[in-house]
Order: sequence, then C-alpha cells, then structure tokens
Amino acid sequence: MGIRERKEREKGRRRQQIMIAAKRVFSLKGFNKATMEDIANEAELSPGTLYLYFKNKDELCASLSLRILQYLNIKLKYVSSEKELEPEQKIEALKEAMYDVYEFDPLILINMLHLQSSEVLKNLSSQLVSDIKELSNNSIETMADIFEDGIKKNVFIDKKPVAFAEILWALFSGVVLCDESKEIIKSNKGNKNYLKLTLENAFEIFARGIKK
Amino acid sequence: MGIRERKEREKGRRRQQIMIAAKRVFSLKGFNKATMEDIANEAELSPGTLYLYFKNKDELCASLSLRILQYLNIKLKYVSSEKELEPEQKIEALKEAMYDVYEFDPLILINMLHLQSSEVLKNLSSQLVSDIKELSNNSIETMADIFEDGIKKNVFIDKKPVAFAEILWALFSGVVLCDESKEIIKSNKGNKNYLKLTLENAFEIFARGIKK
Amino acid sequence: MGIRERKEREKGRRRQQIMIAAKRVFSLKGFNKATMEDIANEAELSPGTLYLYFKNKDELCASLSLRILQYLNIKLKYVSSEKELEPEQKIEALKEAMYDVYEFDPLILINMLHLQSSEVLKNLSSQLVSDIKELSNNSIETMADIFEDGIKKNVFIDKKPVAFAEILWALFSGVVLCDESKEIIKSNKGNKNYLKLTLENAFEIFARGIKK
Amino acid sequence: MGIRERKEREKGRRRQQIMIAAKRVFSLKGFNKATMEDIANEAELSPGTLYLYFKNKDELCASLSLRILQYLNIKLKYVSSEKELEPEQKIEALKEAMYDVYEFDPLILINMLHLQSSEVLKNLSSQLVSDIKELSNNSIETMADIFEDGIKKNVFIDKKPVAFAEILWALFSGVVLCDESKEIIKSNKGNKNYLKLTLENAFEIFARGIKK
DNA sequence: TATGAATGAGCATTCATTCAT
DNA sequence: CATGAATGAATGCTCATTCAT
Repeated sequence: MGIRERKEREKGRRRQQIMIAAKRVFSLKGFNKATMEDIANEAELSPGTLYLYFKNKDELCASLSLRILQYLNIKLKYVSSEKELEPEQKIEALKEAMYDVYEFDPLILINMLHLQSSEVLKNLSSQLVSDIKELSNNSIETMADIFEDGIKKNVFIDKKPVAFAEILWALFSGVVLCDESKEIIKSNKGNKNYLKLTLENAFEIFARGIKK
Repeated sequence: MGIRERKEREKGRRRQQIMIAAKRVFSLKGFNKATMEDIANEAELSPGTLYLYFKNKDELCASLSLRILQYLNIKLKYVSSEKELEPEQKIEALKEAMYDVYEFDPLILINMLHLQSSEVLKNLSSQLVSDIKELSNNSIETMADIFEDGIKKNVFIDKKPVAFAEILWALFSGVVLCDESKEIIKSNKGNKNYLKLTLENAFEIFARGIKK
Repeated sequence: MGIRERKEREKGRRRQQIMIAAKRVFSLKGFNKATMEDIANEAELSPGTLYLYFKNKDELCASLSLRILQYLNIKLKYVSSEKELEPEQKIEALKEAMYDVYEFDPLILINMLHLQSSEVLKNLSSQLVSDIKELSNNSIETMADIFEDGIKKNVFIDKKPVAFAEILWALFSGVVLCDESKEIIKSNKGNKNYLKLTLENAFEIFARGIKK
Repeated sequence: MGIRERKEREKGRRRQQIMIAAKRVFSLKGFNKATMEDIANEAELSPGTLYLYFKNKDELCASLSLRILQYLNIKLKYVSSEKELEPEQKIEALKEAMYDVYEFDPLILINMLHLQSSEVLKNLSSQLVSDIKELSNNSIETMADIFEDGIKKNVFIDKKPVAFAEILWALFSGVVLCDESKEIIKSNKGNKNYLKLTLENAFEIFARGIKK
C-alpha cells in the first residue's frame, strides 16, 4: 500500500468520524440548533478541522444523506442481483434492506428534507449534488427492477412497479422527487402534481390491499 | 357583534395573512434560511408586527402545522359523517380529502418534520403543543373510524384499519408520531421502533396489493 | 421637510458617525487589526448596526475613500471656478486645498491603497466602485483644468498639466491610477508602465525645478 | 567553503524563494487577503516550512521591504560614487535607478505602507526594524549627497537637495517617514506635519518647474 | 530539515427579538 | 396597534501558527 493510498484511507476515516459525530448531534439537537462547535466537540476535534473535510455545514449535512444513499444502494443492488430468490422472497429481502437502512440512520428523512431548500443547494459543490441525484435515480431504478422481475415471472400484477418503488422512496426521501418536480416546474414542462401522482399510485396499491 | 369580537376576528385575519406569507417564504427558502424579515416583507408588514401575533419564529412555524391539521380534521370529519356512502366510496372520498390537504399546503411534511426537534418544542406555548397533539390524535381516530366502518360492513379485511391510517399519516406527518416515540424513549419506557412498525404494516399492505 | 427626507438625512448622519469612528480606529490599529467591534464601540453602537449602513468591512473602508474624494472634489471645483484668480494664485489655492484634504484625513493614502486589491474590490457594490472611479477622474480633470488655464494665459509651460495633476494625484491616491493600469493590462491593450510614465513626467518637472 | 557557510547560503536561497513567492501573491491578492498557505503553494513548500525562515507573516512582509531597500541602496551608492559623472548625468542615473527599483518590485509602496501600522512593528524582531531604519536613512542621505554634489558644482539651485530626496522617497516609501512622525507624535514631542512639509517642499519645486 | 494535519483564538456577519416613537 | 432601527448574543468560518512525524 502506497503512502498516497494510506493517506486517502486516513482521510476517509476522518470524514466518517466527523459524520458519525454530526449524526449524533443532529439527532439530538436538530440541524439548525446544532453548532459546528457541538459537532467538533462530539468528534473530539477542533472546529477548524471540520472544515478540512467539509466545505461548510450544509455540505456536511448533505454528505450524511449521500452516505445513507450509498448504503441503501449497495443493499438494493445486492437484493436485485440474487438470481435464485423468488420474487416474493426478493420483496421480503427488500423489506429487510429498508429496515436496515432505517436502523443505520433513522434520520434519513430529515436529512433528505433538508436538501430540499434551494438555499442549501447553493452551498453544495456541484459534485456532491450530482452524486446525490445519481444515487437517488439508481436506487429507484433498482427497486423498479426488483418489481419488474416479479411481473415478468407473473407473480406480481403489471403496471405498478415504478409506483411501488416510488411510494417506498417517498417514505424515505420523498423530497428528492419533490426537488425534481421543482426543476420540471422551472423548465415550464410540468406542474406540481408529481407528489400527487405518487400518492395516487400509492392509494391504488393500498386500495387493492385492503379489499377482500 | 361586540367590539371585542370584531377585534378578535381582525386579529385572526392578521394571523392568517402572516401565515400565508410564511408559507410562501418557507417553500422558497426552507424553514431555516427564511428570516423573520423575509416573512415580514412578504406579508408587507414590519418585523416587529409579527411578534404581536406570534410569540416567536418556532411558534409561527408550528401554527402553520396547526392550521393544516385543522383543515385536514374538518375534511376527515365530513367524510366520516357521510352516512349514505359505501365504504369504498368513503375511501375514495378520503383519498380526495388527502389530495385537498396536499393542494392546500404541499409543505405540510416539512412543517411537521420541523416540529420534531425537541429544541423547537421548548419554544412553543404549551397550549399550542397540546392543540397540535389533540388534532393529530383526532385525525388518526377519524381515519380509523372510516376503515372500521368498512370492516364492520365486511367490505374490508380485518385488523388493518389502524395500520392503514398510520401509513397515510406517516406519509403526511409521520414525524409527529416519531416525536412521540422520542418522548417514549426519553421516559425509558419504549424504543425507536415506532416508525419501523409503521413501515412493517405498510409493507404488509403493499404486499397484498401487488400479489395477483 | 417631509418625513422621508428627514429619515434620509438621519441615515446620512449615522453613516458619518460610523465613518468617523472607523477613521479613528483604522488610524490607531490599521485596517486589518481593527475589528468591527472596535469600530462599533468607538461609534457607541452595536456591531449589528454597522451592517445596517455598510454591507461589509471592505465597503466601510472604501466609503472612507469616497468621502475624502468628495471633499477633495468640492475643494478642487471651487479653486477651478475662481475666475478672478491668477494662475499662480490658483496653484497656491490648490496647494492649500491639498493641505486641507490631508488635514481632513491623513489616512487617505492608506485607504486608497487598500482599494488596490482585487480581492477587496470583489466585496464592494458596483455602485461604490463606479462612484470612486468617477470622482477620481473628475479630480484629475479639474486639476488639469487649473493648469490648462495657466498654460492658456501663458503663465505656465505647455504640455505638462496632466502630468502635474497626476504626480499630485500619485502622492495621494496613486493606486487608483495603478488599478486602472491593471485593467488596461488585463484587456491586453496596455502594459505595466503607467506608474513609470507618471514618474518620468514627474522627473522632467523636477529636473526643471532644480536646474539653475 | 565550510559546511556552515554552505548551509547559510542554502538558507538564504530558500528565503529568496519564499520572498519571491510572497511578492507574487501579495501583488495578486494584497497583503491582507494573501494567506500563508497561498504563499506556501506559490513557493511549492508547505506552510510549516515558511516558519523555519520567517518568524511570522509580518516579518516576511517586512523582509520584502528590506530586500528592496538593499537593492535601492546599492544602486544609489553606485550612482553617488561615480566620480566622473556630471551632476545632470547623475540625476539621470538616479532616475534610471529608481525605475530599476520599480521594475524590480512595483509593490514597494504597498509594502512600505504596511509597515506603517504600529501593530505590525510589534511583531518584528528589533534587528529587522533597525536594519530597515538604517537602510532608509542611508538611502535618503545618499540621494541628498547626489544633489549636494550638484549644488557644490553650482549646477543645481541651493537648499533643496534634501527636499528632493524626500519627495522621491515619499513617492516610494513615504510612509516609513510617516511612521517616524507617528513615533514623534506618540512621544508628544512633535506633530502630524511631516508629510505636509514634504508636500510643501514638493510644491516649491513643482512651482519652479512649471513656470516659464 | 520539511511536512501538512490539526489547532483554536479570533472575527465578520447574521438575525431573532425588543422597544422607543 | 404598527413600526423598523437598534440590538448583541450566537455562530459559521478563517488562517496564522504549531508540532508530531
């Protein structure tokens, strides 16, 4: 292992250390009332050091979201690739994966919501923004794939895999989608109905589930 | 109508005016980056005036949540009381009600999430906190009633009405519940599993919905 | 006098109050070591109040330069307009004017130099930058006019009025010129020789002055 | 050459390398906005290394001034010692020398001005302070000598050699003198009129220069 | 010697809140 | 009631300087 490599790894460790501390402090005090000094104390580092690893407070927060997305993505990819599982088993595995994610970071929803503000996005590096968007899309697609598989094998009903993926997604990070609708609105090609449609799809699924 | 009454009504109008402005600003900048001055400008009032109608910024935010809860509650009560509707029609009406709520204030989710922070709760008057809790409970109960009705009439399967109510609730304001779990955790009588259970219930319902 | 007018005047007074305090503190500690809190204390105001009247520290400093330029400009305009003065008397008046300016604010040179940094210019409102440039140019032109007048009346030698104006100027605010050369360099139309030329002109004048 | 000597020379080289980098960075960003890290990057060294060669940032800056003063001093001494030159040729040579200095480091004026702050002087080693003062005085004296020479030979008018030296000096480093007046003011033995006198002298010379 | 990660004091700036008018 | 100028505590962030390697 070269020196460069070791340093890179060391740097990664520090970032983790800070993010874990941040997670603890955010969950205790909320994003706003948590100060960088709080986080530094929790990480047993000095305030200045935080800025060696994160450009600013918003970027630290967004990195927490990126981290959970990466974790989710790995889990989903793994479930999707398990060839020998039956569709229903895959759904079961998916369910477990989602639980895992929640266990890993119960704050996921709040973190994702915090990204919603365009004022926050201004403070993020474009790299980070595009990473988050890419992982979000990947996750939705992988979830959809899992359902597609069930449909192909005639175990699931048709038409709703994406809706299902989305309602799951909405539960965890609804706002990322919301953010995309904003862009659609901006570009004058769409309207505010995205979340409404998601809810509508969810209702249809619910409706089937509760009927005898 | 006495003078006192008229003044009371006038005061209510001003509060509405401010809340509408706050909603617009929050949706644009997010709760944290929105300043009281922004809101005052949007409301065409001076910053000082805001404090004649709301104790502080957190209470203004919480009042937005209370407002949407009141709106939701009226809608739900109305659906529940429609004796002549069949259970499936009631679900359909419920669905429309939820859409209405979303149309009325798409920010509901974020507002509710913001209440989660115990640091925020400290700043609220106990009156406001209890109002919100009461309306939250009423809404869940009314939703549950609607499903109960269907179960009694043998249109819906048994056991899941509350689960259904909760998943809906989770979609809109899950975090208020989450906040309660926090209190449970604090009092050392419970654990973090509330949202997990909600998700679990949701999965079961989903699972039925997608099976042939 | 309308209310608006009175407020405008009041605002101007506050700006003066702050600038006078800033001048005192800057002269005592230098621009960098002077803190906004120092200035606030000196002005018997709170730090926040400073930002109601000046966008940031750099803009407060630049405003000091603008202020002295305005003072200089008035003095010069007055000297230039005195029809009944002989050229030599005008030069004498100009000399007194320059002394006055120096008495008014001995820090002028340092303030002007501080503007030199492009990093500082970034922090200034474009309005302020253009005001400063305009007044600088006006001052040079008015000085040149005074010498022109002497030349026309065959009291002064030809060709050097602008050079003379510039050498005076260089003594007081050389860097503003320097800054303009920077722009010339940027636009690839010029080179770094502006100050050199100024010196060269000065030398020619000096040379004449010291010869028998 | 001994090892000690070679090391000393090596050390001098490093100091030069750093000062050259500092000069570049200062000219780009100004003294205040330039960071030690900027300078280290420009010098392709690490920040820590800078402190092996300079006690602190202020001392690095002052060393730049010292360097230019040394350069100037050598040039002046050489001009002064050229016995075979006529006074007017010496002035011409002096002029060239000043141009050279300006070419060598156009930032000289700003560097000198920065030394003005008594807060800066506190951070300098007394050795460095006395070196700068000595070289400053030497330079003025050498310039004065050059003019004296012309006066003795009846080529220049009497009385103004020091004034001329000072006006030149004021153009380049006026503030070092200014700084001395400050000390005089501090010790309650003098007043603020030094620069005023300098200007007055300059005016007299100018006045002669522009008359027919 | 050289490094560069870590430091932490210091500071500019913000903004919820107040209060004299 | 309404104002909005003033407040000043709070905090994000910087950067000269240090020190273990």
